[in-house]
Amino acid sequence: MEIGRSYSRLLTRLERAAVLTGADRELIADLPLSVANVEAGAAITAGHGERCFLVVNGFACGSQRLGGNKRQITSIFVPGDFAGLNGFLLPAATEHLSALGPAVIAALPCDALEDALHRSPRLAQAFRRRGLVEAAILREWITSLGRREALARVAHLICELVFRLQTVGLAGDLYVPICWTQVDVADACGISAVHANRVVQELRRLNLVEWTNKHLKVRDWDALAALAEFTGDYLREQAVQVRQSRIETPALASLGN
Amino acid sequence: MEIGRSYSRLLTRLERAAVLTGADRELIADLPLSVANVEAGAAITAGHGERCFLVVNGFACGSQRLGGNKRQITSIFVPGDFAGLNGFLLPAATEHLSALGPAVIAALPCDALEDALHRSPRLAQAFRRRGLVEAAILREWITSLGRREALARVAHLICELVFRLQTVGLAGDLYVPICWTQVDVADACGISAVHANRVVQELRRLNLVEWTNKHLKVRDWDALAALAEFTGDYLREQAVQVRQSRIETPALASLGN
DNA sequence: CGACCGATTGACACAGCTCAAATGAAGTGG
DNA sequence: CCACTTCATTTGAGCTGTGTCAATCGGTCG
Repeated sequence: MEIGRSYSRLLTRLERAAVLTGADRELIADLPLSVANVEAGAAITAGHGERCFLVVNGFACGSQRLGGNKRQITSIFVPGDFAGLNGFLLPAATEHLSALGPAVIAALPCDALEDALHRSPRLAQAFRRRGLVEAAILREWITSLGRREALARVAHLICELVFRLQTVGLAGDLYVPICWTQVDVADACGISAVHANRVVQELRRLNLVEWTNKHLKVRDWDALAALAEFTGDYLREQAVQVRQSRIETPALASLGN
Repeated sequence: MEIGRSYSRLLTRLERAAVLTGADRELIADLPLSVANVEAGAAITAGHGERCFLVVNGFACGSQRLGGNKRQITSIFVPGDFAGLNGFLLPAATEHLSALGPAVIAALPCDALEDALHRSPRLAQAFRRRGLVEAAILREWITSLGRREALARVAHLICELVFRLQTVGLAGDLYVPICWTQVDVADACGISAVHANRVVQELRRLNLVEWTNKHLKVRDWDALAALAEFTGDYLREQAVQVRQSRIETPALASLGN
């Protein structure tokens, strides 16, 4: 049923981005997933390039390392997200994948997913939208790292996370079971671990969040969003203007800038 | 001939990512571009959403603004790059486009490009690769902003810029005519204008670059790259492993993570 | 010549970093 | 059930990279 839930999360999201048929849903349900538990912080590398990964439970992240053992998390994947989808097309463009806290990850051959997308233009379109949103997320992170101070950065991360979870039917009550280390937070926000601690404490002191080892609870969403200058606009996958003539055209997919 | 050169830059790059036929080249050459000069710093908005833009000469950038008039440049486009390609698919995912220094920009209807890509799977594949590289660039910027100090950040920006220019046949001699403001540099690197100035001076003092109002010249590439911890890996569009079965599948396009 | 814009400098303030040590929580083995 | 280890969080103190403010300088253009 773990897997069942993950399908439904994925579907929830896809249906938001495009109108799916029963056949489309079957295509998704028939994907040959092999599920595995991954330890906190462990790398996800099984069949890298050949396979891609669906986050079933918990979180995964892509990261990059610099000299002096510096680490930067470049993307975060929540349940229902796919990771490692481009490795087979462009191996050089791959990032290191690992679990953020303990996670349940399903691997599947890229071919299989590719096939499904090839069969359903609607699925393909939904995935293309997804890709654009991911690019938008990256840009938002750039803005955050470049122009927000630490407190706002962490606040923004929380807002984004909760918002994204909500689009797959989680965190409806602003509560998230989440086992991140403060080092994880630091590496995601480009700050030091010590400072991450101080920022978290400040967020608590301001009564904006409740955040422990095991869970995160947003106590005052509006104030948090205001502090972070967060709006969820960039995360919306809905087509605002749908044009018939464009539904069937897979080509423009990843032009995204 | 301005336009002719821009076609050839675009082709240079595309040929590197995929094997094109004469027909493919014609498809590109037949794109209905309307070229225009854009003043330094001016916004590029003509027919936003309906049209996308090919940089012919100079530079363009995507940026985002935060309260307190803070500005962050989230992407840079060099000659031969397309910008604004996703607006019509997902309007919310659009960024502000503007010229960095005076530029020559060609606009064309998204439909036209879409059509060309629809007709040639090879072109479509090349553009998909392009999209993956753009995502890789965004991730690299995140790492830069999060974990490099100002000097290395600026150095990295220069390296990336020169490297990208070289893939379209420019800056072969490490010389670039470039009319950026130091404020532009600051906004790209997430630092203050004053500090940008000091960093540039330091780069000069170290004899790594020569950088004025009008041009940029890298004097010691190796040292600059070492300082920036730069490698061009993430910018390579070449298929390392080409598999026949995958050439024709447009779907996976923008799954990019 | 004046006006304007970008580059440059200097002085000072502060956010965030580093180092180092203490505290706390969870798990292991005896 | 108690040492003992281990790992994450927390705290303190001092340091430094970068930001802010406010002038000044220099070139360009009308």
